[in-house]
Amino acid sequence: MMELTRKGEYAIRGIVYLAGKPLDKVCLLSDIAAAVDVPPTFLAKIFQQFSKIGLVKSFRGTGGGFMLGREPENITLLEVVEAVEGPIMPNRCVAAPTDCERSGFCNVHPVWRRVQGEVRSVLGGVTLKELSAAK
Amino acid sequence: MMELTRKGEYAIRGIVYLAGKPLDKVCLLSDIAAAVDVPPTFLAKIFQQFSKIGLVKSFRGTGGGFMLGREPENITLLEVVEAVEGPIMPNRCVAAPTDCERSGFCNVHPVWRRVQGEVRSVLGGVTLKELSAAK
DNA sequence: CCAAAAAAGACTTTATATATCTTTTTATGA
DNA sequence: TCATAAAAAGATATATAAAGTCTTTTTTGG
Ligand code: SF4
Ligand code: SF4
Repeated sequence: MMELTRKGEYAIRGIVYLAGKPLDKVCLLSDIAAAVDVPPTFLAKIFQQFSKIGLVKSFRGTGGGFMLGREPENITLLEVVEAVEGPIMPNRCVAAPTDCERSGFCNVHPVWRRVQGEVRSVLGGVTLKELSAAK
Repeated sequence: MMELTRKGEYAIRGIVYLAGKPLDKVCLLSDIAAAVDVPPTFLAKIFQQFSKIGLVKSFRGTGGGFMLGREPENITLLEVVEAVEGPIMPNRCVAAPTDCERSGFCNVHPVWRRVQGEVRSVLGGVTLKELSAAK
């Protein structure tokens, strides 16, 4: 339970790398993948998703590549993680309480809602700017 | 990411049911499974695990069944979840930082440690006694 | 038009989740 | 002591999701 997938891990590595570059710098996928040690074909898929929702901008053809879609101080880790993993969802009843007919009298249900809230709060409090900053 | 498995969900349902019974009452697996709407064979596997670590006590043969291993106010949801799902681990580097050679300079790493801490804190703050109490 | 690069889609492989079934062991009590 | 009840143990099956690769297509700059 509760474990980030490789896809999620790779996504974060890739987008944090972009966040560390100037906003107008176009980066080659192959360079990014090599720098953050991720299979290039896999990262390609991830960035395609990100491109659709504007998290990154992509440019095709010669001289093409990727750059961050917005200022890194305006993108939270929560946004990145949910984009690639789906909503933070400790238990399915958090999304769809009606799916479980026990949710009406279940004392566990609210606990999962709290867990969701805490996780979202931590991830939502961290921006790509902070993550890309050198220590 | 972050989703409890059926096994985890079933485990909680089963043990919370036990927590709602007197500590000396032996419950039939088939009764528990029916009451909490879980496949009996699956619940059997889960309770076998729990029995080994003392979370529940089991009795074989005629008149056998299960009861809670300790007072419900001394068992936290965290203990139950970790028993069945393994340690709360938002990212693998939290368990084994040395596995990732980036952990030395990674700014994301400490975020996952915070997530782990928050989740453990929420789950650790809830006992089976509270969960079994009628609303 | 050519070459570079991302987009899109199909496909493979591997691992994990979700069970079920059969056999064995243990305990009770008639 | 024998029949029966019940859990333990182990094997097996199926489905789903994760992880990764490959091929073809589209876009763009020069
Ligand atoms: S029993 Fe409670 S915790 Fe489990 S799925 Fe239903 S509402 Fe959620
Ligand atoms: S890159 Fe950072 S967050 Fe990702 S696994 Fe390594 S240490 Fe953990």
